[in-house]
Amino acid sequence: MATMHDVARLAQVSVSTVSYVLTGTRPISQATRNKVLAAMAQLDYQPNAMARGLASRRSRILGLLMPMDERGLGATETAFVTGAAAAASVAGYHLVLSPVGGGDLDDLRRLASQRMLDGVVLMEVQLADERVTVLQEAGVPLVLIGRTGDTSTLSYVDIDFDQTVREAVAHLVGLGHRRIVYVNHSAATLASGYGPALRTRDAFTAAMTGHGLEPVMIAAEDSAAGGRAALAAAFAQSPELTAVLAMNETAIFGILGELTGRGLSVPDDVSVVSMVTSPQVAELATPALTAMTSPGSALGRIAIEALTRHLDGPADLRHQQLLPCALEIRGSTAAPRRSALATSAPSSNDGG
Amino acid sequence: MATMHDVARLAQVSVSTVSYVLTGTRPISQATRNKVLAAMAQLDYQPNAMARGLASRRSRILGLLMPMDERGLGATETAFVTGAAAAASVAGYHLVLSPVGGGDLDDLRRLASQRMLDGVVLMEVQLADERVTVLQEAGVPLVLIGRTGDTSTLSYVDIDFDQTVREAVAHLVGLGHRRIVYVNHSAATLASGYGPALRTRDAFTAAMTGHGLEPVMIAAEDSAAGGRAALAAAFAQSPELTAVLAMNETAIFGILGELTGRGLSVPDDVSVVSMVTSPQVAELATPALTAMTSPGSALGRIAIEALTRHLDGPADLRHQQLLPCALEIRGSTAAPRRSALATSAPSSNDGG
DNA sequence: CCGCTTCGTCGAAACGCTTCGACGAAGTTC
DNA sequence: GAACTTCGTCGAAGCGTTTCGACGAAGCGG
Repeated sequence: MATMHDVARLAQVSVSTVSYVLTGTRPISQATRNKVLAAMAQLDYQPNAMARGLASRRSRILGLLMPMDERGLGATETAFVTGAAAAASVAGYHLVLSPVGGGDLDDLRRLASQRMLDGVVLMEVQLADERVTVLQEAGVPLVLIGRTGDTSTLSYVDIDFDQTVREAVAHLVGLGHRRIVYVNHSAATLASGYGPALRTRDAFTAAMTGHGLEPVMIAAEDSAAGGRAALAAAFAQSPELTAVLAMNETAIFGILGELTGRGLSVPDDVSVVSMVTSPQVAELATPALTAMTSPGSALGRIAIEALTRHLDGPADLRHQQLLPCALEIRGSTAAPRRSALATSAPSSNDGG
Repeated sequence: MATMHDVARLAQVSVSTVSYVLTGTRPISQATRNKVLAAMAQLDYQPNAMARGLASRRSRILGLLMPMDERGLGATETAFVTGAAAAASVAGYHLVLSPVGGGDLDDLRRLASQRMLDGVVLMEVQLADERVTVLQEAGVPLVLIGRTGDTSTLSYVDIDFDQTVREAVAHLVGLGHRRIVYVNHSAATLASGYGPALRTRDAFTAAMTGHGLEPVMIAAEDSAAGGRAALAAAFAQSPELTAVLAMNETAIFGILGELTGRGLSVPDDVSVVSMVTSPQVAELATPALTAMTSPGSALGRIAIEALTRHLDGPADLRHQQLLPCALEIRGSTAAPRRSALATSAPSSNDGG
């Protein structure tokens, strides 16, 4: 491995000159620059990341902290990661993914204190997230994906659940649906303070009420069986339902199976809209699901851009931004049968 | 941030003594050790990763290089990652996931030459994988998940496709199936030299021939539509098929949809076995899929253990190991209808 | 009790880079 | 043309560790 010393000797300049060529922190004449560049190319020189990090007190490594539960990463998360990695690369940073679970708060503290990460992006943020505290104490700049309860002091990027739910409900109402059930994540997830579950719940209530309709929400376990149970509960609570809006990507397959099991067809008897879902998953179902597609890659890119701006710019910079999911209409939504229309209470299209 | 200097001063010992306490490379008396430990605790000292890495020429970071395509990470890959992360933590290493795509060979070269990674685990290895060459040239120790064409010189951990396919076929044959179609990945994937696709193809041929049966393979695009097309092709080639064995986790949902569309029921008319599939995905389908469950977490753990042994031990250590998937019987397999049995050529149970 | 090893500790030299202060040469400003 | 500033380069001092050689103090075989 060639070092900067070797390059300097070959180019007949001092070590610091080589460094300036590399970092651009001081002006270097074109002639000298060319000599140095040639020497670097000839020696196949690569700067040593550790030495650079030690001397500059910046590792140029960004961490993406993602809790990895058994569920796996959906295409949404993957898009997020690739978007973030691309943005980091553009900004001249490495992006490393750290699969820190919820339990290893000490692990996180250690990681943060070792000055290995210039900044981090935190995924799957809870409303009250201890990781935020740990990171802040360690003085590591961070950007959240999702929001804590108190959003005032931190940088974040998140899905605009309010608008996303509003659009989904508007789509169904526009088709003529009146009895719409919202299948959320499990009661335990809600109780744990999982932001998306709580925010969509409130947004759904607001949207339905806005249309003069009654909001019915069912909490479902994250499994096919949970979806089946949820559908049964939904019919028990709202026997004349004609549409299901589902946040729970896992449960939705159980819902579809149970619907078929009951002899109900999608979308003729019941329309189904899947929230925050990737096209790949939506296409797995038969019929393909009408879904609110999450802006995964954009979220990742924006988060990294905010973080790097934070690192290179003033320390007190904040970036707070919400992105809605896009409605993609596929085969799982249609106008309800006439019978359903007849029994529903009439209500103006643009609501109260 | 406290440094080793601060600790040394507080404990009234030299800096090197503190270092020896930390690394254990030289004997230190119990009394001194306690003084140092107390000082470290009092100052909340954490060693600086960069400085340590520079001085010791080892970063204690291991890389997990995972090409992130749009498909996303299944539960299998996630289990793999968590298994690997846990093992790395036990061995005192950090594990970072690097989402290097196929194209960024230069990126990889740079990463490898910067001496930031002590070693890497390479996922999704192709039969002829340029990344291996790049890494070897950079002198980075590596362990493969999967195998290149020439397996002789490298360390690897992989699924035992031969045994996995054999067990899957044996399960179906044991139920009485004779016309079994194997749905593999796409022709393009096969042509690109994707090991699992090629190895399972050969294993399927061998297993079927071993039972005196005719092996029929269909290549399917990785999509629901691909699955539907594959099933049509399967019926065209083998009209009396009673069982489908599918390697293609994405296509299988299309297969199931198409089966239902044709008025065929699973498992009564056609049995379905999914290969290298996680329980989570298998449960999504209705009925839940009988599947060969991949040993994800064990693969990850073993790969990291092999790598760390490689780093701490002699340089010429090799580790080559195959793990089979486990058969988990769920609702998608059953004995074929009598009619199918009647038309099939009789054949002894333990094959030719 | 003499020469040996082993134990426990220290000081200093790396490790490969960034960055600061300095300095001659060349403009600029009146 | 004196007094500045700016440009381009250099040498040296870090950055916070590890590691090497050295050395006094024990421990020990003969």
